[in-house]
Amino acid sequence: MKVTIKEIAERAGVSKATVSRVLNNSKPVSNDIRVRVMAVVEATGFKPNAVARSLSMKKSHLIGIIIPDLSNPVFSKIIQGIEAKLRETAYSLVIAATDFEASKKREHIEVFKDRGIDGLILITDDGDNTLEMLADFDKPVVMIGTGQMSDEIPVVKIDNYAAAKAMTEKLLSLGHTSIAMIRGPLTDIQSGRERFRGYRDVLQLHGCYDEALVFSGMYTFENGYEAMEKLMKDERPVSAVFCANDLMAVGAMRFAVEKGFRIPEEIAFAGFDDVDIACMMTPSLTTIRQPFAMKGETAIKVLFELIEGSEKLDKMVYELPFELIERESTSKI
Amino acid sequence: MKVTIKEIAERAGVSKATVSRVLNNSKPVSNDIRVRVMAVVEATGFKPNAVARSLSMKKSHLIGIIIPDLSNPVFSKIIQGIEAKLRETAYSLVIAATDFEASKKREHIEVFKDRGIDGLILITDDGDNTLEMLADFDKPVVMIGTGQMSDEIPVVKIDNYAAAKAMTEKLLSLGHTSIAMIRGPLTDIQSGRERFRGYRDVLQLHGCYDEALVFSGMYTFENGYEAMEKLMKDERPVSAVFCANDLMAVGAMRFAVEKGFRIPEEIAFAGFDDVDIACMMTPSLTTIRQPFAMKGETAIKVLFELIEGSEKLDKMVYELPFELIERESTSKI
DNA sequence: TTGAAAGCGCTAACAC
DNA sequence: GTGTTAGCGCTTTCAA
Repeated sequence: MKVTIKEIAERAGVSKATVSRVLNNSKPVSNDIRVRVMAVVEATGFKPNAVARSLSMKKSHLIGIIIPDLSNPVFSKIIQGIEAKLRETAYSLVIAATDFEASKKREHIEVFKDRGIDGLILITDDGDNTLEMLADFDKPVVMIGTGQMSDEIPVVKIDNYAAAKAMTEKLLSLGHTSIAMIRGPLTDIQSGRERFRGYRDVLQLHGCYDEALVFSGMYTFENGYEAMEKLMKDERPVSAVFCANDLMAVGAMRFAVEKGFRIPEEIAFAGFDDVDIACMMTPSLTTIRQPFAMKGETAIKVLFELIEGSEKLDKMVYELPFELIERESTSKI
Repeated sequence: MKVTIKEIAERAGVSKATVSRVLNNSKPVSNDIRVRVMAVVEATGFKPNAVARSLSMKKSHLIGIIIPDLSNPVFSKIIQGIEAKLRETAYSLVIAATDFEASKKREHIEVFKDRGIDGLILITDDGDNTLEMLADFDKPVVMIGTGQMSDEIPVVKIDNYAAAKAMTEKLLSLGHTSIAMIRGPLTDIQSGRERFRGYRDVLQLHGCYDEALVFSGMYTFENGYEAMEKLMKDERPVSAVFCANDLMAVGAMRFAVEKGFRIPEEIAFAGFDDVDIACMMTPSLTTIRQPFAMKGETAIKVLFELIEGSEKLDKMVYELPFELIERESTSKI
């Protein structure tokens, strides 16, 4: 049987309260008693039961995270950042995946509520009444990656619009004028939409936006491949393709290679995210690097300010820097 | 304030005990009381506090998982399987990463112990006194991916030896005779060693094993690249390279391509794992497919038998099937 | 079938 | 400084 605080108290000849005070430094305790208690604690290897503690303190020391898909590197890098940061604290990380289904998201939020988690991080790309699900959730919440959905909930993100603009401008500066885009699904009204807007606005400014050059996919390799197939069927002259994420870029490149095109000489490609695969490809992929780990760390930092800090947050949108990484899939025309 | 069982009891005009019985179906309750209680429960949206429940039942409904690295797709696919399976149950998943450091593993095990998790899944590739760390951990544990370290702890794995043999035989059957291997680090005495042994034994049997053709790396893209560099420096005639995982294979291929070799015509490559990148590469990678999700699911299944089942396990080693996937990086010589 | 009461292991008023 | 006591919200004997 696990040893309890009661036993420690008896063995040390003090009360449970005193043991608790020694362990938590919550109130002054005379030195000799402190020593005596610590001796027993060490001798027995006593560790307070976290569950009992939670019940008493109304604090679970659990942080929940809800994520669409665990196997997507974009998300797992974020979790990695979160986990690393959390390890410095007394909190543990509870993970739940939604497979992009709103019903599962709702369910997980309920479970987390019952578990009394102390804070929640939501990685989500959508607006499907998440806010409503969170309505009677009275613990701090931080969102990652989406636009701001409420001025109650802080958001950690990058400036997708600016990043897409930067990439489009880069392609223009390399001499491309007919630049296609494989964007995210039209239902992605968050980052996907921003990336598209950045692309479109820059091209419009330069008078070379062509709606017929815009395709879309669900951010998968296969979708990128298929979108590229459609794109090439049109036989319009396209010298560069900007994809809304790396996976689609890799899929699109694959199709182009199969059709015998040389990259970047005949057609250039750019992605978005800079997941590992981007630099492993041949040719390696020009892309926008997102600071995934930093996203996770920042989310935790903000969440803790909310949990422990008494002060109000100084801002609600935490915009992290991105970086344009030029690799082999693009070159001067 | 959250509504408690006491309130429900008062509003329904019954005792707390009865409410508990209704909620848990733990004892018969007369029908009209059951209806009355349920009505109040629904009206208030009452959900029992999981922490209090844990304390009382000595069951946290938490499953812990310790993993080396969250961003490695090999691991995150396993977690995905675990999470999916766990979602069907009343348990939640607590995750901790070790970054391959034994000290962090020890720490996490301690934390999990205090939290009273009901079961632990360990994904680990090493033998660093994990057993000792688990010594006074009295909850069920299941290991994934390693050889069997103790006959107390069940293991879920694939037959790495057989898989490596199969791949080596495949390469032989394609006409290759000088087959190099980029194996895992010598310190990996688990799956890494098995994969090497499979390779070596088959080649020895065919009289074409050459120790000088064996290189090693830490399973990263960079290590694969560097190993390939060394390999080619020797200028021995090698027609195929079998890598202990996909990432190293991709790295090695990258080097070969940079040196102007054509794959698979001039040199063939095979990997191990079948992570997503394997089929996204050009040329796509011949490899051994591991049933990652099934590994996770099986681990959970076994863990639950241990947690809930009264019976003893019928076996301690759960060996899952692998599959050799032939793609473009190999061809008949 | 139902209720009263004890207890899970800890923390935190409140007294001394 | 230290001990006593009353919870935290639930489950589960034990009686009735």
